Amino acid sequence: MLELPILGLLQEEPLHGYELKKRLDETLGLWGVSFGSLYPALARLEREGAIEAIDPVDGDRRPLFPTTGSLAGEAAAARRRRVVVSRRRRKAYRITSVGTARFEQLLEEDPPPTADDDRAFAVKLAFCRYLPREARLAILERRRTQLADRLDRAQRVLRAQRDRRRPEDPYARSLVEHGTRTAAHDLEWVDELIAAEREAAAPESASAGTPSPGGNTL
Amino acid sequence: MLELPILGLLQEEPLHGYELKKRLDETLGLWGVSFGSLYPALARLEREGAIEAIDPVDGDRRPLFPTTGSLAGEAAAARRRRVVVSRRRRKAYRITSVGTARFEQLLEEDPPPTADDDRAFAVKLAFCRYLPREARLAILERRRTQLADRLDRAQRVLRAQRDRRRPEDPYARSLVEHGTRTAAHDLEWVDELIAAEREAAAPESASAGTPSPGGNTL
DNA sequence: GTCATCATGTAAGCCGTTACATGATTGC
DNA sequence: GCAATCATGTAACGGCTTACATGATGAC
Repeated sequence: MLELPILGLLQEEPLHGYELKKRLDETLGLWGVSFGSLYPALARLEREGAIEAIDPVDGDRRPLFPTTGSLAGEAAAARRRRVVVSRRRRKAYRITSVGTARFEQLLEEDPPPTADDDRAFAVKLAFCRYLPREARLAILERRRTQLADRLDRAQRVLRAQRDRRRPEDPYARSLVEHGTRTAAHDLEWVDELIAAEREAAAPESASAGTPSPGGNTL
Repeated sequence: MLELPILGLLQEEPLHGYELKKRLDETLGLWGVSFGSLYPALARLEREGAIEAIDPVDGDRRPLFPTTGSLAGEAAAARRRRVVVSRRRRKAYRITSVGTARFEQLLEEDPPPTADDDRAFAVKLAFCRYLPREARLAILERRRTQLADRLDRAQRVLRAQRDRRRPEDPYARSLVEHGTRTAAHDLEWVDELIAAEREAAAPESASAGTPSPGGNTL
């Protein structure tokens, strides 16, 4: 579950673990990633050859500005201290071609439905800009199917609840009703995304044109 | 994660594993539970004394009607076969007082935020009818806080996205926007639940009355 | 010199998944 | 008799969590 967002973030630029965690926490913002899962994941990816550690070269030395304190003073102080070697413990990772392949595979594969389909889709959407339009559409279509199924099931459960003569629990009832609304809402959203994607694929206003066969990466 | 819904379903009546799975799959309908997690969970609960196996007594023998075939013919066939002992391998579980205590503890405890807060809340709501009103309100209030936080964070991320001069990825953008709407929507829903709960607690139309101190179980 | 933060890792444990093994019951 | 369904389990594996260990850097 972590591999995809890690590879996704490394797509832009090499990063080290600590920074990676911060970005995962905020950008993907919904769930806290722990170091205890991040570092093993990085080790795994490195073992597989999907990423490689680059040694902290010159330019890496002070990428973060101190949050307080005068810059000039800081620079002077740095000059006074043993100047050059610093931050050597940081291990930045760069994605390899193997990693890019793996990244695309993870984005495009259709895993068996699981408890966190929603999160999985969110992560995919967050990085699907790196895919060609067709692959992106495939992801969206699959999500559409998924949501349509969910809506269907929710509506059936709703009907079943109504038909039961049972005293009927208002909480379970409200839960299913809200679930139904949410599924419908999500479905609309995905439909909009799909429509936008199709629109972008065929910008000519022709109504019956063949769909553009293009597969450009945005 | 499975313990709560298992204990919740057993609150109503004793059930055996297979039947439990079916109900978990459909009633809690969103995610497929596997036997490989269900049976170990049952074993765990039994070890802890939260549930106990009851031997398949008389009444248990044919609780399910055959889906096809004539009932009379079926009964006759049963009489022809060695009549009495049947279905003996079924192991139904009954909840104990320990189990009920555990159930309430699971419902009321406030676990550290995790990836499946949403699911956890859904499960709680599905069974909160067994709680006194106050405890139910506590659950709802906690969920409210959670959602308010989420909305807040989503809105901050949204603002951050707007402020960035970056070319801005439309997919990540849409993801956060939709997340914001969903959080707001969920928040409204919980607010309605809270209002309904308060209403039910103080049915007198007095505007400044002291809140009813009652703790009745529905 | 000390505290907060940055930074990387390991270990134990939990719980879920898939796949496998087993066997009874019932319809046809 | 054979297949489908009912029914209960075990084993291997994976991955995430918490807690722990370690140490550098920089602000004051």
